Amino acid sequence: MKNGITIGQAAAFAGVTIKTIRHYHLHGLVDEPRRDSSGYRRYGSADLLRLVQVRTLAGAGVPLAEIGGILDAGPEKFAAALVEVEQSLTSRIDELIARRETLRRLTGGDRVLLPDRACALLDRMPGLGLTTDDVTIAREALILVKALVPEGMDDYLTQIEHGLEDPRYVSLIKLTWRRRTRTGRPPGRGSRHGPGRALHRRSLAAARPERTPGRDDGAIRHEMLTHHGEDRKPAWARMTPLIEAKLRSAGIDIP
Amino acid sequence: MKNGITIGQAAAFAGVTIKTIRHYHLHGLVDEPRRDSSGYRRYGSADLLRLVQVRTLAGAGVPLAEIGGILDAGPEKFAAALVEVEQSLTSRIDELIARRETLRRLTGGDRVLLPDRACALLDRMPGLGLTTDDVTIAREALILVKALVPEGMDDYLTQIEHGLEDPRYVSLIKLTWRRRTRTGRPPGRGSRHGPGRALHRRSLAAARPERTPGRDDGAIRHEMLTHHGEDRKPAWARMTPLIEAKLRSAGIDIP
DNA sequence: TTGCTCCTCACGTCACGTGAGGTGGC
DNA sequence: TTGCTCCTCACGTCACGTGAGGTGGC
Repeated sequence: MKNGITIGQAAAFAGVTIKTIRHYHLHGLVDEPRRDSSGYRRYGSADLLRLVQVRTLAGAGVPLAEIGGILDAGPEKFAAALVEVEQSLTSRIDELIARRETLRRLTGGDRVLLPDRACALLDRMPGLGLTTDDVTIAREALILVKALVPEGMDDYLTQIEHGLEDPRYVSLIKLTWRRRTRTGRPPGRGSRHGPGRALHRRSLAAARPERTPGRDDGAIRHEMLTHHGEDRKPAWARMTPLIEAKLRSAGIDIP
Repeated sequence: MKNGITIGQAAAFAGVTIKTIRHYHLHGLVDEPRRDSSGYRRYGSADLLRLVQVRTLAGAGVPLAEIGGILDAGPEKFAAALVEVEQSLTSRIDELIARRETLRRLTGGDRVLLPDRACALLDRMPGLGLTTDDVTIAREALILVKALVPEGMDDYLTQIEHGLEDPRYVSLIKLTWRRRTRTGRPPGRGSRHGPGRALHRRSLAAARPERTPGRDDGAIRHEMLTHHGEDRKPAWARMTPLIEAKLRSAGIDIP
């Protein structure tokens, strides 16, 4: 005696495994169907409908614990729930598309860590007479700023972009940064490609010298650096003390 | 002594929870960083890079057990793996988009169970003089065919579409189906909307009579039904015996 | 008779999450 | 001192999957 389809056929119909159907029975999402004389479950079209409804919601990311309530709710509640589920599905899709974009940056070394604007900035530096070590330090600083003061990132970038326009500012950067690196350990080898060795291990720490250097002319230079162009964009000046404090607390030495 | 950012800051930077980072440490995906004097983990930019690399792959759906191997592989293997990951991500995205489409059909009763073409067919039936019960039986049969002989679905639909053009065929359907339903239990109430009560429970079984009716003129009618138009599209004829056998085995009575 | 499908437990897995109980930092 | 972050276990959870040991159907 048959009368209805078996669990395997129902599973194929709904595009799930047999175990999944039994799991839904176990949790009361789909009622157990009749059994035939051999004890086999036999599914009718109403069971299939319920199964596909459950699967559709589960496949859309709805937790199993909520599906029963949604399917047994009244028409308005049901429709409202569907709209909500569709929205969350859409945002999940958008998120996956964003993840795919990030995935593509993975070949570009630490381009996964910094926004395009920051990478462009670092790329310009060698052409302005800055060495690989200078660029390495700049990268460390940018990463730290993004980690510690994400709201300040845009302002910080604007400040550096602006500063790089001015040769005097570039010279100051060289002097200040090089002074600091000479007192400390040498920075990373500056390799920027290949997944495993894009940055020297824990190089954030390497930018910090063993002993704090003299504060005399370093302080003056820093004054010039941070207040350069302050009259044009006061937002930078307001942001920099916060950024500096954060950088200091994370081990980057600032005179 | 600080030198590096804390686990909470690293988590915020990578867009994950603290627990996730510790989980990655536990499984050797990201090395444990230095500890400060309080035993707190302190992360440098190299740690952040590794963390973001791991997270990017994990977020793209790569099992954690495979991520280490991918990141520590040579450049060609790494690039090849990335291409593969991106492809699977793309197909996951496409699948979610398809699921969203299915979700939209959920309001349409059993439109989730049948393709558009089958639904259109059922919609035409009442206009051709077929009753709600006739339509219900037809729907049952279509669902069964899709479940048991999915390859035969298209041919089966073509056959019915064609048959409905011919008034003599429609009359035959009426006679045959009604005869069968009268001997059996009455079919479902035919409600086609609302999530919970779209079809009468286990109505596949309801289409089967208690006792097999006489085979005399039923057989002749069936002969005409199945071989109608056979000369034009012989594929139908080759498919129907298989379909019939399957339908019979699932409890739909065919003379 | 052989292979396939089905049955019921019981335990495993994947990627974390929760919560207890405690210490360190501003 | 208060609240926040961090620490280490140990166990929980979500949605199934795996596997054992056995029976039924063509």
